[in-house]
Amino acid sequence: MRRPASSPRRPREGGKVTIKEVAAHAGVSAMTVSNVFNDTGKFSRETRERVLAAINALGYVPNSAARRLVGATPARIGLLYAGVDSMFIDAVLAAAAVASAERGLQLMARKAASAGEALDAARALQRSGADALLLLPPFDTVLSGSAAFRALGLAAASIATAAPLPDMFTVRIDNRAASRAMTERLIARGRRRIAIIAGPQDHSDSVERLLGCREALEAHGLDLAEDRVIEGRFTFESGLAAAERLLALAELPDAIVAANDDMAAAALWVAHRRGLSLPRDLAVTGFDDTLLATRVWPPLTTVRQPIDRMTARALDLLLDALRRRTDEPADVLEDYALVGRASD
Amino acid sequence: MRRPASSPRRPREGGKVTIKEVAAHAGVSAMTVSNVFNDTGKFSRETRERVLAAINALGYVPNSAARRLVGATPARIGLLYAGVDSMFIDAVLAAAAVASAERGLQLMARKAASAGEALDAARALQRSGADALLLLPPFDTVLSGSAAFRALGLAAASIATAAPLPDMFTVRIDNRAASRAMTERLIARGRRRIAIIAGPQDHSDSVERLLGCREALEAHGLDLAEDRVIEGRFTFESGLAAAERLLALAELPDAIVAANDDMAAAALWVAHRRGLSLPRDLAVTGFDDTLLATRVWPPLTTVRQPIDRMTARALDLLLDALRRRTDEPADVLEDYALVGRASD
DNA sequence: GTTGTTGGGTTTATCGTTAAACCACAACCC
DNA sequence: GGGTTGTGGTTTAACGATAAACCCAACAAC
Repeated sequence: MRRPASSPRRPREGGKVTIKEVAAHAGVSAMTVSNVFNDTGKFSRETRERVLAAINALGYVPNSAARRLVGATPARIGLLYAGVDSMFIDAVLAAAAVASAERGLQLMARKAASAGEALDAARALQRSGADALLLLPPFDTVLSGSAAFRALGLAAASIATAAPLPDMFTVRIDNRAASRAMTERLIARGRRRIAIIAGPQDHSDSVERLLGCREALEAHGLDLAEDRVIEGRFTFESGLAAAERLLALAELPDAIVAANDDMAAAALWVAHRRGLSLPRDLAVTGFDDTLLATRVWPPLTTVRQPIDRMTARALDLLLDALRRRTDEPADVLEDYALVGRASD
Repeated sequence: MRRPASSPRRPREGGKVTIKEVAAHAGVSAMTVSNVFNDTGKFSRETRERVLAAINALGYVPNSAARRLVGATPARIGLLYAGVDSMFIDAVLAAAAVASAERGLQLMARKAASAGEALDAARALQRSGADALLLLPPFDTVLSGSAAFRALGLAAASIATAAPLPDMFTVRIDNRAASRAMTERLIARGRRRIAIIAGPQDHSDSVERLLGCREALEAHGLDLAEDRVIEGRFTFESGLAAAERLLALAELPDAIVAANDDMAAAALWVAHRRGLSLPRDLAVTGFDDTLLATRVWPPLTTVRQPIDRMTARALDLLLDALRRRTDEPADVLEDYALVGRASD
């Protein structure tokens, strides 16, 4: 293992150029370089050119530790996620890792096993230096409005949540409309005995998705027997249990609308095991359009939620808020898409 | 959006306690607190107690930006990954995000589209401040040994690679043995016409996996017609194409050994589409034991690679190397496990 | 009795960047 | 012509932690 020759004090960080060297090269003070770089303060058009040239020539990259020390750059985002095995969580973690890297942010991912742990986890994140919080359901609604959360004094953004919140950014799709559209698609394709594997009803997004289904069914005069709605926990295993019960019903459903892809995959599983022919005997639809949707057989008709874009957007909002010290909560609605595949 | 009341200069980072406050509280100098905290320098047992008490009482957490500025703590890990859609990559990204967070490290994830981009990507990571590199195949072998890589002067670790390397840490499983064991399992279960969807042969781990298969077949006197081996690219789509060709062979294989779960899932897909009964007509096995393995039907018999543990181990090795300035490359062999499910 | 040595600290300087205060000079304003 | 207002910068003082140099008492060695 090779390591660089090190000066007594520091491990010589790969030929780092400091702002002073740039300043000397451009014949100005360090402060002016800083001003040009950040577009703050005052300088003439001509100095600007000189400084920029020096920056390029030397390949200057500001030292983020120093910037952060003086409080100029927020740098750490705490991500609070539910500790369930789901494709969606993995995808968010991966997207957040990449998006944070692009923005030079440090991601601090932390799992909270239950809603009760949310506050403790948030506190722990803050204590270890988080400047802002990125939340996933159900932690958005758990924390929103609580005095203890407010006391943390951290900016927060929630992705994939159901509705705007007064004290944090929200980046989401219209879950209800998406779910309604999906259900209508099934009805249009001739399905009549539609069953539902809902998500946990303490997740605001799950509630919306279930509402969307109900609306579509009602609009078409189809009744939804309550034994055709089962609440899962977004995990594959809970989907398995739910599907078992649904496919053991006296009157067999001809379609299952699941609230995420993992549970939809579970429904496929159970259907396969029972020897049903898919999608003839049973249509199954998912939600999220994770990688899973295209890996299972038959591939899932599902709702695409643009996870990468939503994650990136949430980070940008947080960065803006921290830098500009804005106080306006914002709600960003991203587009969803119905992706038709072979499962319905 | 609530933001904390801010002193003129800084956004008041959530009640941060500095080392000086701890020092005052304990009645010693800041330096002594630093020494106690890091177990460096000298101090009496009694001062130690006092300082530790003060640290706990005040909830002191060292400011990592300051530490880093003086060069005491390395903080940034550059993760170089191949930009293919695969469950394995997502899982590694997620695991790395969590493991980095636990260690207070900043993860800088960067995709390189091809082997040729590896060096540029590594340079870019270094320029943006990476202290060490975490590599995924094929970038380990692409970079290892090259003078340009050595010139970077960065410690590196590679996970899920095939063999020890002289200039970086390696954390891996015995790919060949695992693959051999898997093939032997199939033989023991009566399969005779075994086909292979190999991984890209510029990945050292893929090479090993293929070798393992061959060894097992040879050991049992089974010949492997060359049209029964197809090289995929670890993607689901490439698996699809490979499976199509294999299942169009005059003599139909009775088993397919795939080099990862995504390609195995693709084989299941094609088999379903052709109306084969699984696993009666065809056994399929995967590799990695990603979440996908349990989501598809039938669930995949596969090799478990402990991704979380391997990622964590690699980070620990890198941290040790940076802190202690060790020069010894190390090779860690983790245990794999054959996970039998219904697909064979 | 001068010269080490060691335990238990303290002081000082420094990392790279930026906020805030300051400065020199020019133009404008009754 | 004294005062205000701009423009285009520079200087200074942090931010928090730590490496290195220094200090001092107590004790040992010769």
